[in-house]
Amino acid sequence: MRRALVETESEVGVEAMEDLGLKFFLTLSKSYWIGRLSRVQTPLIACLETALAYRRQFAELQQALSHGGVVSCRLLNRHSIADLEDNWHRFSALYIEACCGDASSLKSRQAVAKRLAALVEANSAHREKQLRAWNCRHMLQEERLQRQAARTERHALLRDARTERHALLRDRRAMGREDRDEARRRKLPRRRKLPSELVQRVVRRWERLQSQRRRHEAAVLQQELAKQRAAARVELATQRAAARVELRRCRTEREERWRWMNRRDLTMADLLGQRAV
DNA sequence: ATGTTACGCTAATCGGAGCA
DNA sequence: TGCTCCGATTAGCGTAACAT
Repeated sequence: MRRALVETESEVGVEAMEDLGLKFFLTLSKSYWIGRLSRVQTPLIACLETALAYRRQFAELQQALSHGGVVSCRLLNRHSIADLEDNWHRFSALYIEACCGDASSLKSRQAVAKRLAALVEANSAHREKQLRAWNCRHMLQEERLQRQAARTERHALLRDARTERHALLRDRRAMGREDRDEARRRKLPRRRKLPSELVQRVVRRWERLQSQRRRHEAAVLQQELAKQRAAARVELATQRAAARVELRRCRTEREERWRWMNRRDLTMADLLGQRAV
């Protein structure tokens, strides 16, 4: 544009360019806030450099929402509501400045702000729908993760139970062996046991029983935790079911609308009536 | 009458999500 | 993994409505 202006001016002369009175404006869209079809336009700007300066500032704001150069779809996946709101507020401030300039009356600034607010308000249903869809998607994702976690947990529990059974068997066999040895010794001519042997034996038994009790307590604790987790799963399943119902509802609504809009006997009156709904 | 603003329609592009 | 659909965005063109 800069080059074109300079070249044209050199062709037709400064005076002719002034007579022409070229002016510039920016058309801005902000579909999450004001809808896909709505756009706001800056007033006409006589100076190209001023228009380009505003263009740069608006582009910088938009850049903040972009990723890899292009503003991605599913804004909600990439930015929090707070981020989007912050970006919108900065956009509004810049747009108001572009419309009214720095030294304009409070009244005209308020008028522009009011116009923007009306556009945002008119698009609230669209934003709500997006939020709902976003919620649904995340609930389903959460559900998948939970199912995966539950599977891993079940496997771990089975493994623990096996280890516990093996340990118990080991202990029982050891105690049985000791009893048999004792019985055999009883048949042999009696040998007086050293007190240290007696103490050692009692200590070994006591330690085995202690470890058994500890394992039992741990198992009870595990069961308790498993119960709590099961309760949490039930709760999640309820939420999940609600999300599925909502998702199905959205889908049916969309399909019905599509069918209605694509049926063979669709008339112009239907179309006009539909638009008014 | 002319200038300005708001808005609609259309086409195209791009990345992500969902699905077979 | 490739295909399709969706949503955000840009851009061009046209025009109704409003302002001066």
